[in-house]
Amino acid sequence: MARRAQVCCPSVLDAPLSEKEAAKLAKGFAALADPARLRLLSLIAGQDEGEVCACELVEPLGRSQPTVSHHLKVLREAGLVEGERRGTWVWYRVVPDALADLRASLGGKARQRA
Amino acid sequence: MARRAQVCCPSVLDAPLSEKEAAKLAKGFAALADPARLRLLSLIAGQDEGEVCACELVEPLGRSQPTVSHHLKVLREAGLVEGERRGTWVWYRVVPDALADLRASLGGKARQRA
DNA sequence: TCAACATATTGACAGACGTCGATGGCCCTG
DNA sequence: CAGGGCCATCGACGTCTGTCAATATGTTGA
Repeated sequence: MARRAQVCCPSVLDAPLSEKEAAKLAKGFAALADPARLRLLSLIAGQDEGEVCACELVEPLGRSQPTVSHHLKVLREAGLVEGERRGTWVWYRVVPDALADLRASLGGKARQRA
Repeated sequence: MARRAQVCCPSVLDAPLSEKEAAKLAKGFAALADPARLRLLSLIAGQDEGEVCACELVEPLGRSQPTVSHHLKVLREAGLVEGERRGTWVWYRVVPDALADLRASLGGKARQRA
C-alpha cells in the first residue's frame, strides 16, 4: 500500500475522510492555528530573498527567543518551512508545496505539478 | 498600508500579517485543526443534496452525540457550516466562501467568481 | 398536556498547548 | 582556547481543548 503516491492531499469536499487522513490534515492545519506561527510564515515568505535569518524574527514577532524557536520547530515538523544552518545563523524559508497541499485539501482543484 | 475593504482574506504570503489579522486567520484554521471536524466537513460536503441531518453524523463519526454537537458548534462559529432547523431536525451545509477565504489566505491567487 | 425524540448545554477531567526563564550546544572571532 | 553571540532544549506554569455522562431545551404527535 506504500505505492499509492497520490495520497498527497485528499480534499475535504470529496469522499468522506478516513480517520487517518483527517488526522494527517488536522496536523497540518494545527500548525497554522496559531497567530505567532502565521506571522512567522508571513515574515519568512515576505522576504525578497525568500529566506530570513532566525535572528530577524524574534523582535518583529514580539515574543521571547525560546518561544520563536518553539514555533519554528512546529512549522518545520509540519513541513511548512525549512531551515539551513550557515555558520552562526539559521536561515528559514517556506516550503511552497506544503502550503499548496493544504490549500488543495480545502477544495482547490488539484495543483499542477511545478 | 491597510488595504481597502477587501480585508476578506489577507494572504500569509504577502505583507507581514498584523497580530490581529493573524489571530483571525488562526481561529479559522483552528476550526480545521481537528480530525473530527474535518470528517464532519467532508461528511456534510459529501452529500448529494448538499446538506445533512445532524442525526446522520453521529454514527459515522464514531463519537458521542454531545461531542458531535460541540464540534458542529465550533464549525458554525467559525462560519464554515450553517445549520437550519426543520422541525425536529437540524440540517447542516457547508459555507463554500468561508473555505475559499481560508484557501486564498494560503497563497492562492484571488478566487475567481463562481 | 404529556410522552418521545432530536439537539444543545453543562460539568468534569485528562491531555495538549503557548509562554517564558534558565540552561546547554555550536560556531565564530580574538 | 577562551569569550561571546545565536539557536535549541528543558522545566514549569496557566490556559485551552476534546471527550463523555447527565441534563436541559425544544419540537412533534397523540
